[in-house]
Amino acid sequence: MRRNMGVYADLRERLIAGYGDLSPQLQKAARYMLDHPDDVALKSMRSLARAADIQPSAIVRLMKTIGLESYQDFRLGYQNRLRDLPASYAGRAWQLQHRSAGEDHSEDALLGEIARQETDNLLRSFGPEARRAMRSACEYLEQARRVFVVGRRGAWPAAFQFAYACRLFRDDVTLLEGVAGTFGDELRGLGRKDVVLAVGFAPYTSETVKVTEFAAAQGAAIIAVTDSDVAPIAVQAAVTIVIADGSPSFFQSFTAAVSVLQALVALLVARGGEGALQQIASAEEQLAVFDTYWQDAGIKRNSRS
Amino acid sequence: MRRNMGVYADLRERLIAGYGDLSPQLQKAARYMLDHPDDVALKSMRSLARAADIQPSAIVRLMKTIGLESYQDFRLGYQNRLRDLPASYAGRAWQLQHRSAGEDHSEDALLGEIARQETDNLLRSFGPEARRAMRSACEYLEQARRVFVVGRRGAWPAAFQFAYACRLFRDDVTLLEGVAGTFGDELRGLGRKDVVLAVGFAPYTSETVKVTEFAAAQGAAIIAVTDSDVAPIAVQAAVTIVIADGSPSFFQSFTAAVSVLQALVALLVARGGEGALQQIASAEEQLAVFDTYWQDAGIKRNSRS
DNA sequence: AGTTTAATGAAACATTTGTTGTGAAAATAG
DNA sequence: CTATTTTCACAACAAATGTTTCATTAAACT
Repeated sequence: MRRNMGVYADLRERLIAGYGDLSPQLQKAARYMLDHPDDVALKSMRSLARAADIQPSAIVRLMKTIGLESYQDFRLGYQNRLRDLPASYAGRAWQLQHRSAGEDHSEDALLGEIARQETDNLLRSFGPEARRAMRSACEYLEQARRVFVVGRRGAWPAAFQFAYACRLFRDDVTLLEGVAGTFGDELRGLGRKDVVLAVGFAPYTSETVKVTEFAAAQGAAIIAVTDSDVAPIAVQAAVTIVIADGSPSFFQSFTAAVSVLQALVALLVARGGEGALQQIASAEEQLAVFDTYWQDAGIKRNSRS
Repeated sequence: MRRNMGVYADLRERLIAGYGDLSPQLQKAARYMLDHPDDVALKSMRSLARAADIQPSAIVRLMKTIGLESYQDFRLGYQNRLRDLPASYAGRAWQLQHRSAGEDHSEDALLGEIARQETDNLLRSFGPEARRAMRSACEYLEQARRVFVVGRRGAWPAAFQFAYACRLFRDDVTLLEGVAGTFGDELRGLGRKDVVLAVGFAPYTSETVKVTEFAAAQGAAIIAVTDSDVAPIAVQAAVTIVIADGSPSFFQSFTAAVSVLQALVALLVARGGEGALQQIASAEEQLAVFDTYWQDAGIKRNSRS
């Protein structure tokens, strides 16, 4: 049991240690195997290659370069790991509250409880009512002249995430940032055809509340992403998406909010069809121009020893 | 995941239920499979037959007598039990349960698929390896002189969320914002006793990669929150927390990253004990001074439309 | 530049895989 | 006992598997 874990860890270690010296294709292979250990154990070499988008031969070559006789040996290590795993992980998450073995119990229990709560939040937040609200929100967003997104403090990540993703395929989305005390300035000209998407959870920041009040006064449609149908930012909203934010710690969880807003973007893109996809493609090109992303100059391939 | 366990349990149930009426050879087969579920998942049919000392054909016949099309279906159920990844079965079933009757089906299917993927990502990202990494990361964070948090573009929300929560109970956490092109300036004076927490997923922003390279050169400990053990920002890291970011749309999902970083904060607070709680309490008081939060002056009771 | 070296994709290889037939053996019934 | 059905081992099959080979491409070196 311990021994098997050791074999697996050793194999993994070999992949990581040698990674830098591998050829691009072999890196791709190694990387997929590191990221999907279960696939190694359960799939065949060929279907693994298919999943990793490489040639079967690349796997064999990888095995030899990290000093193994055959792929089968390698897979055996991964299979044994799976055998010794406490149980299915899914099952484990469920029963984690009751069972425990070895190591520090209290911390692992806390993490288990968090994981449980988070999945719970997710499932709740993707319930039928929320879905209906999301679809409704989509329609407002599509027909909006401009979209303003607001979220302060804890809700900021979710708001940012939404605006960031949206701007990849439409240019009429504004995130209220409020740098240097300019908050609210971006709202100038807000009108009847505009949409304000407000994200906020208790305790609600006064800024966000004010924005919704202002938006309502201007006749703009409000989409509220919040924790209650009667949240102050929801009372005047056209659409309210209620998110579960339960957490074992005293800090509320914004995970589900991020997830739902991501999903909202996905919905918008799906509806946008071909046009949206092209926009995204050109956005990517533009980013390449700015040299935004790191080019794999081959994770420094050390001079061969 | 619930459903997934259900598939396995169902198959097992079929074997047991039909057991009495089976022919001796088929009983032998069924018995072996009941006693060695792992073998079913990992071995081939032929080697399973060899291990059980029966003919391969007996297995096929057993499948048909318990009402299955093929052995491969059967094995799939067993494999999914072992897998971290709750399989397509689970997803389908979950969708069936939660579908809102009628309405547009394709959009609902998309949302269902997203929800499934997200919970999946969460469970993976709270797996045993990740938990170990999180605990290890905690120790580095606790002993750090200063903590620098970096995350650009898509990873920004997660980085922000972490830094924001941390600042509620410690004042030595700096988020690299890089307003007005000042990115990197905040790192001045980075040294051996400091910790850099870098969040980033493929495609990795060059800024984040550069920060980790700089940090490594300065001898600071790096905590990488990323999608692979061999991500460019992970290669020099002291701790790597691997997050699942699978998504049905082509945007990767940052949900799990946000969640894990939230959990990391919870862990830190749990370890910090009473002291941390007091810090938080005083932070809240301070916020009240600035009138940050909306005071419930009696939810304006509009005539509900 | 040209030459050597390494890396890659695709085809070919011998096994092994899951599955289906067939006829001998065993069990059951008349 | 024979007749009939069920059970089973074994051979046969196409499809898929793990591995090797080889020509072609890309990189490194002089």
